[in-house]
Amino acid sequence: MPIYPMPLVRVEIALQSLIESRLCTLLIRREEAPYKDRWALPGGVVRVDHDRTLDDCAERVSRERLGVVPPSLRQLCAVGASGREPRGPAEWGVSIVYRSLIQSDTLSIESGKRVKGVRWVPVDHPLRDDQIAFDHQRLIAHAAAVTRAEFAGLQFVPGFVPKHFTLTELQALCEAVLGERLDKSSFRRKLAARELVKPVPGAYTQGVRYRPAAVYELRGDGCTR
Amino acid sequence: MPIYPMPLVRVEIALQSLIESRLCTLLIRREEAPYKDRWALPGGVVRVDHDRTLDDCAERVSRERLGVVPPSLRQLCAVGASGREPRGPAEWGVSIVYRSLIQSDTLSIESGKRVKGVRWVPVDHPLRDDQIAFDHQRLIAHAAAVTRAEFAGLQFVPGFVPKHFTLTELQALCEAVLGERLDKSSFRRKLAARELVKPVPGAYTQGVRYRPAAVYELRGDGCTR
DNA sequence: CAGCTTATATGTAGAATGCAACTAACATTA
DNA sequence: TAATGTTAGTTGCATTCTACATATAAGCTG
Repeated sequence: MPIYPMPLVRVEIALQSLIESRLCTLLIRREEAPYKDRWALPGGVVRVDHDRTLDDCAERVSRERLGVVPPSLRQLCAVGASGREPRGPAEWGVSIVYRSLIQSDTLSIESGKRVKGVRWVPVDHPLRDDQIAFDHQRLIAHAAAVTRAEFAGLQFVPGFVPKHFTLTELQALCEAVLGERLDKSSFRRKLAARELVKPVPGAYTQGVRYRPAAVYELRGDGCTR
Repeated sequence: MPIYPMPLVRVEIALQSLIESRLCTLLIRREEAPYKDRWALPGGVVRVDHDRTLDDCAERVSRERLGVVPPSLRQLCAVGASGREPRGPAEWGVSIVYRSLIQSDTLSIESGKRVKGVRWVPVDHPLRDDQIAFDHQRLIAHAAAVTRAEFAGLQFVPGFVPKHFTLTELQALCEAVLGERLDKSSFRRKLAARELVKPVPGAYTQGVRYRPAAVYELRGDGCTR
């Protein structure tokens, strides 16, 4: 049985966060061809001697390049084609794309390596196509759609949602991710019906100007994975 | 910049069809280690000199191994780990998994190559875990869930749904895929509200025992891709 | 204590859904 | 020819879900 030349296999991370209450994706300026000086998702090559699984690889890449062990890491899709990767045979490259959501204040990109230019791009105000590398524009949009679908279905990921919160804060978080206003009573009815949150006994917001709000936390694991 | 050894990259096809009105997945008996004599999804290695994209590769593999150019080919996910593939470095293998739905009568597996044992396995009555290769049990279940979610949302794929049909036939098709009964009036209300089908002018079923039914066809492209 | 603002609960109209009953059409059979 | 059986297609209604509006509660400020 012959062994065929294999594409170069990479993992790309669509790291998302709320910046000024807008859902944004982290992009990095490419230092090398192809698409030099254009903006791309951060990523890295699969290392067969370091990584045990694709998920492990995504976590390692996040750690090395972004300085975070990201919560709610979720695989989105794989893309692959000839002409994507100058280092692969027949320029064949495969990328497995992951999504991760972080609270932006936990990020310290500067600690990552090989990262010069970095920017958060609002998913509702993307860069022009000719500023984006590969088909990453499409991947960014897909990642945003997946995250928004999760939040529209009230699938909260611990690690992105704070441990303690008021219902108004949780609703504001959802609205920021979705980019649209939600109805208060409907939001709370769904939370109650699906038993997604539980009140922290006796805990209320302190030192607020007006009526204090009850403090809640996520109930159960709530995680999709 | 060093070039690292790359995993062996494959494409696997979860080919689904209705067999006796039950949603089934096609499995093939493995002839080689690992998991020799266990059942697996049909697949093939990405050929950087033959395939232009991953989607192309999935189509080629379907053609060569199954003898079909399958409709509604859809990428599901990628799996990859060390220990999956004896031919890869560090036994690293990556598989990109595709789903396809066919009308079973259009299939002629025998024309494929390298295929000895073949069977259709109902997704609701899977084989025992120790008869399945790799993590394919999980992939089969995932593929079934995706297809059922599509049909539950009335996303019909042309090429699987016949060109002409009665509403009762379409409902029976959905029920077979979903494995549960649907309400007739709700089903038709949704079809009408979303304008998914349109009647073929003047066309009715002929030579039936009882009242003839109007013949419909899918409206617009209706396709997800 | 009045007034302001936010938290939380309630009320109601409209839409979507599930269930059942109804009418329509055709072939068979008496 | 008329009754009958079976499937096609429609209609009505009760229940649930949802969006929007309103009402009440609780705290701070002046």
